[in-house]
Amino acid sequence: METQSNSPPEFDPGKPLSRDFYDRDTTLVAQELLGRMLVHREAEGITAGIIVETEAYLQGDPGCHAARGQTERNAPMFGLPGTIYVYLIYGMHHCLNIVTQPEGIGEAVLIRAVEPACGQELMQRRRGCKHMQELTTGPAKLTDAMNIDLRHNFGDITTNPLYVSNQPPIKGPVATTTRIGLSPDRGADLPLRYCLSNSAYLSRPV
DNA sequence: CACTCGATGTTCT
DNA sequence: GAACATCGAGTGG
Repeated sequence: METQSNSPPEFDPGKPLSRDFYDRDTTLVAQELLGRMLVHREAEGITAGIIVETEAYLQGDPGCHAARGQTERNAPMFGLPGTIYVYLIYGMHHCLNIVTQPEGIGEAVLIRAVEPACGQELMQRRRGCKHMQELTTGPAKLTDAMNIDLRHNFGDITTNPLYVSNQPPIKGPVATTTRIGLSPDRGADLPLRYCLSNSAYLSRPV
């Protein structure tokens, strides 16, 4: 017999979203990832965060790593939808992308910010005891907090240990803006950044 | 707040 | 040799 308890409900990481989710228009996937939970299960513990900011990178888009053909670095982008593409930027940070569209197309969604949902203590330890607001409010901050790096490159976001949960997304108003950090000749003016505009965990305010 | 700048190493021209 | 889908410390209002 279940007795009444005052403890909060246990954290439920759900199950990985299936491949079909990613095998669609990239701007649609970028928007529909908003409000969903990114989960990393490790022996050290689970970290998870609600995705609040994404960017789309498209075929024929000069900002897209795959735009000038396949290379060793961008090879994961040409893989199956749901392939994980992690790359090293500025020699010291990692960025997490999820490949969209059928194999061979070369489009992906960059995860730019999440709102911590589980494992906050672990995140703080990895980030150097930062305040909550500084844990995951940027593409390289969240990979640091969630221990995501080149080990995950070429991995599959539809399986453990790193996945997006199938739990129903948190809903909220979506803002569309230009992307962050691109040089002027790389499609800096394209409206391909998507944010949950009421989130306090964006990499930059909308 | 806003803004500048250095870190650091791989990739691309 | 330059650029890079960034971050954080430092400076000056």
